Amino acid sequence: MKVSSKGEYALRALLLLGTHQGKVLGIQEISDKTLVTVHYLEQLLLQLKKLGYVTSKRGAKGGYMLQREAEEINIGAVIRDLEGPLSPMACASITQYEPCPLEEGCQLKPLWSLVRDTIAFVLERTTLDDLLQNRITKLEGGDFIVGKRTS
Amino acid sequence: MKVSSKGEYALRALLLLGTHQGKVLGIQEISDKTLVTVHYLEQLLLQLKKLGYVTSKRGAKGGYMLQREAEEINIGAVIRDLEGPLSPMACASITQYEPCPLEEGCQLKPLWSLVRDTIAFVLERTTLDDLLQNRITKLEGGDFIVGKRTS
DNA sequence: AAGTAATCCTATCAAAATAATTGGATTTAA
DNA sequence: TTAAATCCAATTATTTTGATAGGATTACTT
Repeated sequence: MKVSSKGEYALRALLLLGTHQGKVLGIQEISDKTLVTVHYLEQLLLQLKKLGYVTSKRGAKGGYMLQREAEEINIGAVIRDLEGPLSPMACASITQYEPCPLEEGCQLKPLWSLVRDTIAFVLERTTLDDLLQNRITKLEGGDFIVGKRTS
Repeated sequence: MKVSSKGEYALRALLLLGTHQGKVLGIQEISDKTLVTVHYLEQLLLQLKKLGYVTSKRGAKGGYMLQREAEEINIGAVIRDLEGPLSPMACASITQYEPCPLEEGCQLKPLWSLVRDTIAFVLERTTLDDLLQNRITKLEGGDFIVGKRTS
């Protein structure tokens, strides 16, 4: 159930750009602060650019900045764009469903669907701005997670 | 955020054994019903045996059966035993935490922790028996997933 | 007691996904 | 004009995962 370092690195870069909105950050500076190699960042940022998350400025004093507002950058979408479906199994994916020969009567699919839904719920309700503002609420003893709404 | 086919295959085998409790199932039969190759199943079942989930009977008419009651087999534990931590990132893992150089002040870790907690919550509250009884409740429009308890 | 059918078990190989590297082309500020 | 930076395609390396091979051991059956 891993998020690859690709996703982690991309989010680190987006967070850094988010904390310096309006400024152009060079790739070297991003590398220093995220601990990701310059070349690997290059690939990542290029991809993030094609996906519409960042813009770049070429040439001397060039670099990268966020293309959208931090509130408009959905973490679930970022991870999905970079790593594929959030679902733990393709049979339970909404965005890239693939059939499975055992599917009918499968006793696992409901579980995978539930896992997909909970992961998607958590990630899709979170924006880059939420992360920047430390607006993620840790689960604590009294929290509930899954169940029927009571009111 | 994938579950590997290793975990899927292992759960398929456990489910099949669970539907025939008390009976010894040959590896060929398990292969036929789970669509996993005999040799790969051999490896998996050997591992499941070492982990205490199944027992085997050698020789002619040999095969496998569950070692524990289906209610005592926790799906979260199975996946963890076979694939490692449920956490999407090592920095948020409870069972196999690993430090990260960016950890203090990291704005991502709270998110990874939340994801870990929700995945663990869903998987650890589910037993093999729950799957066998189709006792997994799909999320529907009116369901809630994460939040503070209101009463 | 022999034969056969099955698990056991180690070792190795293959494939896929992920991460990192290389090398140059292009653009822009100074 | 030069230097600093992004752009971009291609390649290589690493890791994880999945599959295969081959023989040793066990136990049922005749």
